[in-house]
Amino acid sequence: MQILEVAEGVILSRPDSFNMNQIITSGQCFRWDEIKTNVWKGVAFDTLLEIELLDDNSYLFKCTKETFYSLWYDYFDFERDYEQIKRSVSGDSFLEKAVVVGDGIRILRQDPFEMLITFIISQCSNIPKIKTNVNILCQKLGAYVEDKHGKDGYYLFPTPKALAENPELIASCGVGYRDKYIVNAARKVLTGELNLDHLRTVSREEAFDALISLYGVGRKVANCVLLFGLQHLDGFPIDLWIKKVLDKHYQGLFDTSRYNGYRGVIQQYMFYYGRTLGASYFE
DNA sequence: ATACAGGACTAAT
DNA sequence: ATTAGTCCTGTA
Repeated sequence: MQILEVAEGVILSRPDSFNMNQIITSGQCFRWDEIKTNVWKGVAFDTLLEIELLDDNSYLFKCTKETFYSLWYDYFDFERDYEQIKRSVSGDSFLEKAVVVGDGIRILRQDPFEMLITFIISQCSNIPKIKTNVNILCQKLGAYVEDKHGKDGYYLFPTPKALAENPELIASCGVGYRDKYIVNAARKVLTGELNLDHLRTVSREEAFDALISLYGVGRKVANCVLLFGLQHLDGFPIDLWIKKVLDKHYQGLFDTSRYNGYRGVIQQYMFYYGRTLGASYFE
């Protein structure tokens, strides 16, 4: 991948395996928006970023090269070779199509606490509603960051402390019955009973067990946290869409051993393609 | 209106 | 091991 430094920021020159639209509609993140055609804005950790798709299909990251390399390079998982992953599905006709349709998907390396709370909120919900809930949560309980011009500020995702200490505010964010799950999880993280940074370093099985021990966290949510927040790339969340795909194309039995080490990436291609096919396709 | 949406819990088999 | 009923709430 060719990376150029220019006055306005950093340019990814006509990148393979990078498509903002695919990435932010693949259900892994909820704080990015296309604010106008081909311009996206999002917050990750404590930083705001704008990305623009230029006429020549290059992407402009509007940040310093220092910030690009210290934060966004890791966040967008640029070190990983997605071309190689896509080639590895050769011979599987469904996945061969999936990696063409979702050729620019990447697994974002997001904040584990944000993933835990966000995917607790996601249960039995839908993307627009999840985004609304998370945005309200950030506005009510997250720190406000002024940008250097005193306008266009933004809210950070709430800290464990903020969530643990304000149960009544959480209940007013429209998260419904999930409010108690959120408060409980935040308290466990705040006290150190659940150490998310530690879970990054242990086996996927051990991290999984620690996550599902939380009240209101089951297999699906735990796998999402593993995959999107803890870099356990073998997390394989099975949700509605994955179920549909597995039932229709794999007789419900999908052998993931072929993709050991990056099964979650395969899941993401599968999920994205399944959604583009639509529910009627699976009837 | 009543069912449903990117689950999980609990209490029953 | 599997299954039904329940949990909030916005949307259609």
